Amino acid sequence: MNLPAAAPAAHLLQVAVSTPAHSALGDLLSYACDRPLPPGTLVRVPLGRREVLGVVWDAPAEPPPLPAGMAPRAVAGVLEGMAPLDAAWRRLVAFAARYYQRALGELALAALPPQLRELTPEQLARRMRRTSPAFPPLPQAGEGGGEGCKNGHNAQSPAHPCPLPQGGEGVVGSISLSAEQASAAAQIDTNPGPFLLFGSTGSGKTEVYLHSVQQALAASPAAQALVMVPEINLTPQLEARFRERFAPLYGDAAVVSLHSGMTNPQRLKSWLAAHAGAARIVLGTRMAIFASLPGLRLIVVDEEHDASYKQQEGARYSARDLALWRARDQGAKVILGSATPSLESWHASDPAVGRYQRLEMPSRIGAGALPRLRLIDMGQQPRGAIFAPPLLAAITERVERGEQCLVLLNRRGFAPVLHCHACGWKSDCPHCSAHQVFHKIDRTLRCHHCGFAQRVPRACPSCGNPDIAPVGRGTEQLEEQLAQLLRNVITPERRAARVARIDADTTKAKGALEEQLAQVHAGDVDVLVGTQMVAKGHDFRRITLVAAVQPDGALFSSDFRAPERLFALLMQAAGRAGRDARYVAAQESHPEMWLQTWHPDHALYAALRHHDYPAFAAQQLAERAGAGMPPFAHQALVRADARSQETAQAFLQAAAEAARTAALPGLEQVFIFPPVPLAVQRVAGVERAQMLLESPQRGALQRFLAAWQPLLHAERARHKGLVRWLVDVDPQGI
DNA sequence: AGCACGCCGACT
DNA sequence: GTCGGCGTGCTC
Repeated sequence: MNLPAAAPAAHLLQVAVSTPAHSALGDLLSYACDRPLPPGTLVRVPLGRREVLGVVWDAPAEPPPLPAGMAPRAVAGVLEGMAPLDAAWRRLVAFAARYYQRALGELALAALPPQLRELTPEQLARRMRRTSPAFPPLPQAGEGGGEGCKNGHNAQSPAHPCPLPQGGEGVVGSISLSAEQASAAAQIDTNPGPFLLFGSTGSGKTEVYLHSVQQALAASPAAQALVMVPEINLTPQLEARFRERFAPLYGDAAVVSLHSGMTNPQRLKSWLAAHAGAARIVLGTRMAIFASLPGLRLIVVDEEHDASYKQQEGARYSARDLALWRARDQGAKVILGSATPSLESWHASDPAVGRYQRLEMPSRIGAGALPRLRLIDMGQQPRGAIFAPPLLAAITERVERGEQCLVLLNRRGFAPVLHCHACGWKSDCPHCSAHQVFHKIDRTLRCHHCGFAQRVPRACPSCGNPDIAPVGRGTEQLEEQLAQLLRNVITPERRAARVARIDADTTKAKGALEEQLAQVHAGDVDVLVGTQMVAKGHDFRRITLVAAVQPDGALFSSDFRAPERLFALLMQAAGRAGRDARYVAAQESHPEMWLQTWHPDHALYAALRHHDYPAFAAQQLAERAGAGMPPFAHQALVRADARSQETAQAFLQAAAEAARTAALPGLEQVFIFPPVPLAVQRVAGVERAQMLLESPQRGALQRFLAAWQPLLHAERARHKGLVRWLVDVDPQGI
């Protein structure tokens, strides 16, 4: 189909293609083309025997030498009809690749919607003609000499309702803000940020987001806003809220979503709409941070403390951190919102540090008082009971009054392990250093790490003893026991109490979560048992009691971030209770949060009792400062997976020694810890080890990692049995 | 990462 | 005799 490669190739292009992270290939590959193409153009290029999607990249000042005797191959096709990806997008991708130690091409291609990789130029052209004749590509600000500006600057089309009342004031459709909200909004309107919006659950952060988005969009007809939430589950309700507000102003097409729950065609459509500027508001999960947004004016990162913003495979980027970088780079504002900010953000917004502007909204609007904390000292309770008698009594009482309760336990299944008392056998996973969890509902043992499942044995596989017993509890067991314990409890509607469970097992099917939530909202459920997934973001108006059955685990965890996560989870869970002030008032019952603990005097619970995040954060930050941990130090993790633990550790050890021998730049400010096995040492038959790097200077750590990359790559060949290695910059947990 | 080539076991 | 196992090597 194509002419022989070499002939008229007048122009040499640098193209980013999805080369694997640590392959010997350079970041950019050279291709020939019969005409110049501006950076950001999507092209299809031959690579080995296949043809792949690539992005034309900015040519470096000095052209990189091609391997000897190798002629550049010709570009196979140009995806025309789409404006080139702008310089800001390319800067973001290049920064992320550098910062997270990945190949540029890998990151660039991962940042594009998957379907784009399969489209031929003709298919794309057809799609562009079909879906968006009304939206020509936006003029690209700051883009020297590219094409695509012929349409002039008045890209407003009839299909694109006129956004603005003249003069910018008189905002349509806005709702009146409380004094706190108005004050925060005014700060955001008038200051550059970045902002940390510290608002308790129910303080109405979303209203502030809506206001700020509206302000940002009013600035120009091309202005765009990006709003991120941690989980897919939370996007529908957010989308409804934004659609309701902005569809009347800018049309229905102005609000789009971007998350991995969408089909590939849906994602491509949203992505193209954002790229073309037709979408003014993009709502999404962490992946949305890489959306092409030529008119970006504002980024909102809701629940910014949430660990889901950190990608955990491939390029391990933090969408929250990239949001800050991108906003600064593109001259946009950024709002981080949380009731329990990450300690990093809290520290940065300390007036003495002053990197972010902290905005506080302590009041709960129309959401009643925060729940009272009830700590049950399990040392004082009858042994072995899942539910301490006072908690059971409280749940019973609430259900009898027609109120709902939420019981949290962070463990799926019936019991975390089966045990034979005769010989000591335990239901260990044959492939992992972990127990297989007992799922009573389908009589299986399942490993939560590798997914290996088998039927529950009828007798001990080791000694034949028929009496093997579950040890510990999961949500399944909680559900079963509660149903039993509440079997004689009657609701005001004169029916038996109902217990339901929501966790990853009950919500596997598409739409299952929505259906179950609807049942709770309809009042069909009196007690809801669930894992942390129910604690996040969902509004349960009639829940007046939240109980955490076994929260202690995180108090003494080896992961220094565990207390922070526990505090956030419990605060968030507490926020589920008593959100409807009228309802609570009518019932004359004060919302409560119950914790069953062996450590009732722990400082974390004391802070929780007063809903005092600042006190908790101050205590944690003092500890972190003393121990030289983030945010007072910067970390990276190198992980090695191998057939044997020795190989994994030997590789890491050798890599560390190579770095010392070579006296790599930055090393004098980087401390390399000895390699250790991961907490779950073996998964799916692969042994895993890791090595922590720490530095007081982010820059030193970055310089070191960049220089280290080739040594790691070289070391790999010397270690037979090494499966893979990876670098995790700013790791979430260690 | 793909996708080859490459050299050794049980099957239409 | 081939189909296919996944070990090593290359891709502008």
